[in-house]
Amino acid sequence: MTKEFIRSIKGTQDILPDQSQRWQALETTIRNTMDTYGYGEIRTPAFERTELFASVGEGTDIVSKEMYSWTDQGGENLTLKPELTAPVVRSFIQNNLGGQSPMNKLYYIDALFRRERPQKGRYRQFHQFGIEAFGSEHPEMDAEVIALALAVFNDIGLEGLTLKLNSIGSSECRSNYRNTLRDFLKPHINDLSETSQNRFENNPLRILDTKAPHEIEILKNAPNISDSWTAEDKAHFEEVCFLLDTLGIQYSLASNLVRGLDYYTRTTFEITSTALGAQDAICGGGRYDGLVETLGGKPTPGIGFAAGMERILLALGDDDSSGNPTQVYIVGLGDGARPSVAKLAEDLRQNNIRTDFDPLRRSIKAQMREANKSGATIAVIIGDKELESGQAEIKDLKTGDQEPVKIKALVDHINSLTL
RNA sequence: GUGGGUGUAGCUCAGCUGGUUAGAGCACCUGGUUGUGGCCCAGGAGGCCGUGGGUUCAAGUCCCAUCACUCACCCCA
Repeated sequence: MTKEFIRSIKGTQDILPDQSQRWQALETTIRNTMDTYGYGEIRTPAFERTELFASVGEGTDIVSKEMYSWTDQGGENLTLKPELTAPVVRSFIQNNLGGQSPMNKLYYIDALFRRERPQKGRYRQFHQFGIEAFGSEHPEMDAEVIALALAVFNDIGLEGLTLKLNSIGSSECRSNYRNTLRDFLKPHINDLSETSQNRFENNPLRILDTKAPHEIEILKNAPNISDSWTAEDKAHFEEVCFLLDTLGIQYSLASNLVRGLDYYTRTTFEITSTALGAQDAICGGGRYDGLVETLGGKPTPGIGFAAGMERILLALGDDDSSGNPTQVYIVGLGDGARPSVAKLAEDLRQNNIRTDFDPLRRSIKAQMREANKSGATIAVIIGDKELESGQAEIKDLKTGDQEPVKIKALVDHINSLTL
């Protein structure tokens, strides 16, 4: 590698043609499924005002230390979007979508930016697809959102998934629970890690998320958030569960499942894959009934999820689904044949036949090798002899059979073949 | 931000306790017919052994630093 070469940014990656096939397949599946479930695509800008994200997740790592933020030449504080719910909600409010229809179902496929230390399944520029459904506070909406996520994964062929489900209740439920949890943890506070001690004040629910064994041990006897649910929270969650049962969707209850962003209410869920490393969450989401209002819109319930595309492709593993191979390879010989080769290639391509030829002016042997490698079913050979006789040679690359065909009739002839 | 691992040809890697022209497989190129692929055979191109310093008669091999990649912590999709 040349010393002075300018490399890509850490944690970003180029998607080369062999990989882009897989991305396209995933994107197509997503779009088809979204269409079936009645979701329309929304595309928001790559960057937003920094305050938009700050107002949504002050206490989170994503917002507090992972954002790519800068001040532009006009003095505006801007940020490359690190998550998509806030921008979509912003757009929902700004375009008054709620005023046009009581129900809005949106999906996106987009690139996000977080300055984390890269590792397997975690990159600084990464991609998510996701949905946001605005308008319904009812459990059937929750169930649909979860079913939709699973439908996409099923269609793409992902296996080994686990759906974890929880309800973190309404805001009054959580403030009650915060207190009972603090009361419970107080005697153990000196046994907690430094970060957990910090969270004890700002966001004690996050302590539930810990991976430290001794903290998990302490938390075993912690009060469950379900004890703090209001009657409505409980009824909502039970109905969500009942609906999932009805839809034949399996899930496990995870009372310690707290999502990363601050704005969630009631239903939260996460889908993990056994095919990944430490970063095994493929999809995370939940309800955020207060967010639209927080960001300055009319009170509107909402629920959504986001799924990591890199992680999905990682979990799918390497299947060598090579794209569509060349169908016809034209072998040209000599200066005189060049215009005929170019014209034939163009005519065939205009007929939607995947055609290629050798622009390197190599020997016939090299060109035949190339034809073979390209996966073409037939090779067309045009040289001085053929120009003179007006007949090109068509070689079937499977059988090796070769026959002359009038150059003028080539396009029609090839069209009549099954390639 | 904190740890661990790894950096040798385009790719995957070998190179024993430091020793002379740095290897293999795959890929690539050329040839084996004067205008015909796959298989086979022969040949070829391609590496300042990540970078910088040090130890030594001698360093891809040892030491230090640095950078990059990677996995994990953390965090999360």
